[in-house]
Amino acid sequence: MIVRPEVFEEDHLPRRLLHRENETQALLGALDPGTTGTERGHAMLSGPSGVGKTALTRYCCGELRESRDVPSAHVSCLGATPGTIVRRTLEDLPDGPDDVRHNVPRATVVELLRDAVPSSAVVVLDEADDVPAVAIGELSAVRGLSLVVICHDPEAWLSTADRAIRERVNAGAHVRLERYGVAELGDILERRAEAGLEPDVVSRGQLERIADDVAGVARNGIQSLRAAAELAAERGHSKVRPPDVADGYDRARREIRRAILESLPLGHRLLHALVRDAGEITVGALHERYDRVAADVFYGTDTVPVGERARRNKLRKLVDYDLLDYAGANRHRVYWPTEPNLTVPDDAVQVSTTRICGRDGSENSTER
DNA sequence: ACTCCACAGGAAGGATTGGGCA
DNA sequence: TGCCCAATCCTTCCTGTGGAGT
Repeated sequence: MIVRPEVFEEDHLPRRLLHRENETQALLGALDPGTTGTERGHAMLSGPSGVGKTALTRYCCGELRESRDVPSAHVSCLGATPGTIVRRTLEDLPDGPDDVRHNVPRATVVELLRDAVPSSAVVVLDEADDVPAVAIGELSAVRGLSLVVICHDPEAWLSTADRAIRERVNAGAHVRLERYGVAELGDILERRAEAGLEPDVVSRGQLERIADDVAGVARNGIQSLRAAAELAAERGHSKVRPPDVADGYDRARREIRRAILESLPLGHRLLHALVRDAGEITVGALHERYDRVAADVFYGTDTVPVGERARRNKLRKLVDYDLLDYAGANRHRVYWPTEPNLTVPDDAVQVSTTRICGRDGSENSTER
């Protein structure tokens, strides 16, 4: 049923971005150096997750590369330090080195960056919320470099910026992406279905139903369409049926989370497994279980058990990634998994936590 | 009203890692 | 070989918070 799986991949970029014409023009207008070749302002790009912020920047960067020969870099700022961001920028530019050692002084990296930037270039800083604006001052000061800052709360981000950066943003553009309407996302899904599925296996009505159910979030809609098609094929259906669509949402959401969990280090996966196996767990009980299984789980790996303070940071990251959720303050805080049965084809985590703690948290009697 | 307790999270500094260099 | 440098991840220490207990 799926003839071109790559059409449903996260990084698939269509030839034309549907229903983002105004936003595309605004961003291109802010970043296009024109015939003079000098830089313009910086751009802010905001909006909810999954509405195409990254796709829009990639599309515009492609346009600028084609029409003006402007190179670009795309840097994910999630968990990155200011030094990492400068280094990744240099590595991602076409004229930059492929690999910059992490012990190269930052001032040297900035110098190399100046050499790698021709008359103008664009750097996209994705997921920049946790990176204070002052931290990217070095990037902002590189002549010819325009920044596109993607964040969820542009006002909060700008409040951490110095005057020079704010002036550059004011000279550029602030583009806010809203969720798609049902018909708009229906159009987008229709294009994907035409490109990636066998002909006429899914109806326009089904696509609009998906668009409505995912509340206009393109990423979820595209993944739900793929999941529905996979389920239809597995069930031997010649066309996508309503139950395939209905069951596709859960599969799509689970697959997105599973991919994130798989990408995390063993220490994070252990904490997730402990919370998942307990179903719901207090912080004190979680620490107690961690202490009990950590040596066993980490044996023979290059990971070592960490203290409670470091675990709190990992837990916060798991919440940020929507793998765990919590409620309550202080000693009353409890964690639970957002996906009760989410597992990865894993290592020692499953075996050890299940063997030592039990699968359902039933012997969870040693709370503090 | 007060103290205690368990926890979150910021700040500071230490240990480690790994490439460069004399 | 030993030192330097920068990044990363960690621990320790600390303050703040808010419910529980007295």
